[in-house]
Amino acid sequence: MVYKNDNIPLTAYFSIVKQQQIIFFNKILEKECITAGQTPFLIYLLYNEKSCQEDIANHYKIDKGAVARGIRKLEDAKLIYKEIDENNRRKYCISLNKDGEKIAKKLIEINDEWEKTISENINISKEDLKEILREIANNAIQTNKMEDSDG
Amino acid sequence: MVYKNDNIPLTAYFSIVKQQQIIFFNKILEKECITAGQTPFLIYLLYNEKSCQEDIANHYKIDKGAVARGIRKLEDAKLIYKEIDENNRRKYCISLNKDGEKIAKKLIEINDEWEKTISENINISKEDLKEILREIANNAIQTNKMEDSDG
DNA sequence: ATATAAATGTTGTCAATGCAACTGTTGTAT
DNA sequence: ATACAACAGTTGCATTGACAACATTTATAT
Repeated sequence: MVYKNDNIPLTAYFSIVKQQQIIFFNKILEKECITAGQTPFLIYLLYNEKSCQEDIANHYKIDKGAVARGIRKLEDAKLIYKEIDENNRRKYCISLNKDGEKIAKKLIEINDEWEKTISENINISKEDLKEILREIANNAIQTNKMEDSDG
Repeated sequence: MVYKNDNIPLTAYFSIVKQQQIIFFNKILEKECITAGQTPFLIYLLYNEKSCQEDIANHYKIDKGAVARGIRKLEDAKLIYKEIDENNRRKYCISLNKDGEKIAKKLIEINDEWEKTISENINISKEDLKEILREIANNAIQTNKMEDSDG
């Protein structure tokens, strides 16, 4: 094998896109007391009222600790209701309030716009792109699960 | 506009893949005193001897502070030479040593394998995928540059 | 020659996220 | 009924990366 052709590792592109997304949304959210990381939570909560934190973690495949911190931020920014679920006092029942809904709707539009911009000049549709990324994400998760059980 | 259809934002997939890559490589590098973030640096240095930190930052479009910390780790792990460039004493002249080369070559193979695994069952070639990701990354960078100059 | 600007790297601070240890609540097995 | 396991969330610490302030060295302009 010859070690030439410094192809940039795929992972570098994933880093770049994610970092640029954080920069873009943090700029937009400067005045809102929240940051880019809460965007997906707001979007999820707009579609799924009365969710618990584990629902969000499962949906986005992220750590429950990260969700706890994000939800705390949304709470501090007074964008959500967060009440103990009386049917299961381990859980919280989380919903957007009016301000939260307003920001969530705005963020969906901004995100749509951003996604359109970054997928310009590629020769597949945005739907195909999303499907491919979904598959890659699943593969990446599965790979690590397999490594776990292998030892 | 109707706010249904909770499509997962593209950015969520980019997060997942990046995080899973970090987990995968950190597991492999457990014994090497370095972590996943240094993988691209080692790969770059294998192809580009006597680089300076700015070269790496430009190549991967990451912050020079992040490069400084990564290079420090490679130095602490005794995988590189790092000497002041006598033609320009602001710069360092960085190259892999024998151990660094060995790990770099190993990491290239592991990375190839990992990339193959995560791009299984998608209906475009890995080359096309890379091209698309490159374009998306460029678009994401350009978007923020334009925002800067707009105000 | 001197003052100012630009280049290169370092470091502090912050955001996003994983993991592990912990708390409190609920479910299960004996 | 009691003990133990599982669930839901919180928090400390680590890693990747951005940004800004800083130091040092070099280049430029007057």
